[in-house]
Amino acid sequence: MRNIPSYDPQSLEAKWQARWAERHTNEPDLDRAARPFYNLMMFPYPSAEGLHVGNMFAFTGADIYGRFKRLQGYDVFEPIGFDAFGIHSENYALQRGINPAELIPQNIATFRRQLRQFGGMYDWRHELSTTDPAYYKWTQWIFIQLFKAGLAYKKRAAVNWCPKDKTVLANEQVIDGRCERCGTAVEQRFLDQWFFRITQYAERLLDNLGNLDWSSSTVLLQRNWIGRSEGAELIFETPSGKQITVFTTRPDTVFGATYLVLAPEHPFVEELTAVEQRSTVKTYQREVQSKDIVSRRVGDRTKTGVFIGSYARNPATGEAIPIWIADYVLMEYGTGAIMAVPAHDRRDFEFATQFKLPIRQVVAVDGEPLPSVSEEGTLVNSGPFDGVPCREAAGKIVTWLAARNLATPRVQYRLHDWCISRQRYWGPPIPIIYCEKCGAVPVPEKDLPVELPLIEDFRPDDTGVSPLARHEEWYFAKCPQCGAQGRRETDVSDTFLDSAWYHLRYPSTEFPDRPFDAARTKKWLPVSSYIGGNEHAVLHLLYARFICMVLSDLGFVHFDTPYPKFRAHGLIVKDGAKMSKSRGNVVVPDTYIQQWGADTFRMYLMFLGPFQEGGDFRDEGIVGIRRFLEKVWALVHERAAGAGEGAAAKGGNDVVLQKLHRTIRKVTGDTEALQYNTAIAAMMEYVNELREHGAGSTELVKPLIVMVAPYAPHVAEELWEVLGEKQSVFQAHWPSFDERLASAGDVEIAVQVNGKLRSRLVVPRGMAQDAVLKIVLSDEAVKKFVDGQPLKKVIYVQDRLVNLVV
RNA sequence: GCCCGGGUGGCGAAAUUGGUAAACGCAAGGGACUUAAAAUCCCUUGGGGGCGACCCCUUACAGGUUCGAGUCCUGUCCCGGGCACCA
Repeated sequence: MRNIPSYDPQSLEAKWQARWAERHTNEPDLDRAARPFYNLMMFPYPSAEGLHVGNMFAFTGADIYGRFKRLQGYDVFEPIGFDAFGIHSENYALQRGINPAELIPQNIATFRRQLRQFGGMYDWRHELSTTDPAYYKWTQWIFIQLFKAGLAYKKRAAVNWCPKDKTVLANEQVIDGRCERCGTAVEQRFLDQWFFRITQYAERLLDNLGNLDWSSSTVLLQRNWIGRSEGAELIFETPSGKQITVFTTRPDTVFGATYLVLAPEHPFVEELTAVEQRSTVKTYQREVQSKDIVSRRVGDRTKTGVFIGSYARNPATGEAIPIWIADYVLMEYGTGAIMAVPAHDRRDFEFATQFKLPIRQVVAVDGEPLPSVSEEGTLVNSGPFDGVPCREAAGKIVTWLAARNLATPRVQYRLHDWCISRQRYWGPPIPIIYCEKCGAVPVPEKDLPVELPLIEDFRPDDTGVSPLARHEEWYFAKCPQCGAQGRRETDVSDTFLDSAWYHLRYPSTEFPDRPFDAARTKKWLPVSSYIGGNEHAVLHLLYARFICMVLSDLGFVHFDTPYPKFRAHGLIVKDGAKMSKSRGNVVVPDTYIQQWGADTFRMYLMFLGPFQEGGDFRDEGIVGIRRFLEKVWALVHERAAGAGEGAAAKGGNDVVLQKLHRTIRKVTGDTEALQYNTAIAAMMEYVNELREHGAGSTELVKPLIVMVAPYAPHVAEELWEVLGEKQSVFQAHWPSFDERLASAGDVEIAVQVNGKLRSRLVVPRGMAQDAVLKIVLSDEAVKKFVDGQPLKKVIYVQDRLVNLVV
């Protein structure tokens, strides 16, 4: 046995990372690329803990895909950046007592080092950070475009307020009534807030989902989030002539509406309250307002409410029904008022039972007790509509009431407008100046960016006003319209606005005078492949689609979908729980990379299980991948040293060649589908085959190195060089397979009698039924079970099995 | 409560979408090499029965469809995720 150099990942990986940088290997020509492929992965938030295994799992999966596409001949642009604004960073800075402007660059430096070390194919010329004024200038510009288009507006609203982070949260950031970041119970506050009119796009955002090549789980999450309900608005009139509009998905049950419930904040409440009920109503309203959102929505759901002392007419029955207010009716959904049908709605039933309100059954369903909510029944106690099936009745009743202008068909969405204000420091200031005379005036484009000043006391307080308001030199500004003394908007915008357009910036980072260059955008967008976590299914991914639609409508981009293809990767957890610093279960990749090398660790993470499913992190099997790479290493070096040439004598070349082509077929398909675990298994099988038969020619090894390259890029480069190649392995072509060779050779097929496995048979692939049957029938084991009986049926599946039914 | 996933050896997992269940890897046991260890290589490894070529059982559980079911259908039980007084 000849000496071969030992595999030393540390020096080898450093060597190739340096060479990639020197030779600009990962920097496509963005202007002249012939086959542009924009490979995007969700950019990280640069936490102080550095990159954890979960990040690395995601980035590796995306990087493999990019490298694979590159080997298939695409000009792959794989950028990376940092989503560095936001509460998370700011809180950490507060805790450390250091300004985030100082702290974040340190975190980014750590991330940069780690991202280089793991071997991502990043084009570092186009790195970006959302905290860079050259970036957020354009985030502010986008805000102004929405403002000008009437899609950004300010209103006083009940908002989610986190008392610990001292800021407003979007609905999407409230999980089980608690702050997504810190877990504190969220309170209800009334503040002036900036909103984006995403609800105006609800229908398009929903319809558009059908055109996307996205992971189905992500589509489903978004569909549920947008929450479309079909129904009708019905009008209940009071004796004073006030029209109360309710939204219902079950207009067919209107004959069973025995009372109305308004949200306590409903604007009609004051006017409709009878004199003798005023103090009761006021007390109840105050009670509800002081409740935090957790107990109103999540906690104890015992029904509360009060009768306001007046009545409205049921449009179907004409009878006067009492009006109540109760906090189970929400002002934010529908019209803030409902018709209560206690016989057929669980909540109304509870309420009616508690307050002894009448319950009238109007739907009869066989065998179902009250309160049945089924739409399968037929109407009863419903005047002219008795006996009509529910589904049919809904439309008929709406038409009947519409004739008297008491009903309108209506589609309702669960989606709310996007609240983008944050009363915090660490974000892009919202570029608005308030003027006594002119009102809210956008900062002119030439004055952008409105830079975030470096201030000492960035600590938020309980006032609901951003710390920026405490800085007069920044706070006061001239009105851009009339020149009078004005004051700046002190809120900053939500981080999700930063990340809603970053894919547009990457190809255009070198242009200071435009958010995205027209030619570059035309060439590279929309994104070819996007990979990220499903935790962003309803946040980032929805906002990015919305912003893209707006920019498209305003004529700034030529497409309305930023990510036509998206794949959600699975989550890597530790001991069944999400990795987090507070749980103390964060696994840091650095130690593994030091011990095993980036190649082994990358491949190991991909071999753990299906990329799109994720799983529990453990490190027991990592040595298996190392052994695999060592075997490939040895194969190449032996070949390069001239050994193994005599292997053809073992007569395995044909078999190996056929296996090679099957392997190429398998690895190509699996890599394209992000089924990296099975692709790796196929390569292992091939290596085992090579070792068993002894590969004669380097032609049997070269395609293997190319297939390994996306997974373990450093060692692949090294071995490619050992094989005498002068250029990077990423200049090579992904191997193609010959279907004839892939389906040549022998296979073992199963022989069943009456569906039970009785024998196995080795035959050439593609053998005809007759020929197989002939062999099978002479098989002793089979004869025994057929036992001379006539064959009733023969089932033959080529290359798989034959089943004799007797 | 509603909507999605998922339940396969000691472990991570495969299974051409209805066709040989457990590929690939880890761990374990046995052997070779070695003064020894590590590394490496070879063999065994779902359960049960038989001296034996072989036979029976096995994909959470109970049924069903089919020549044939991990895969499809019905019901049940667990685990994970999303939504949730959304009218």
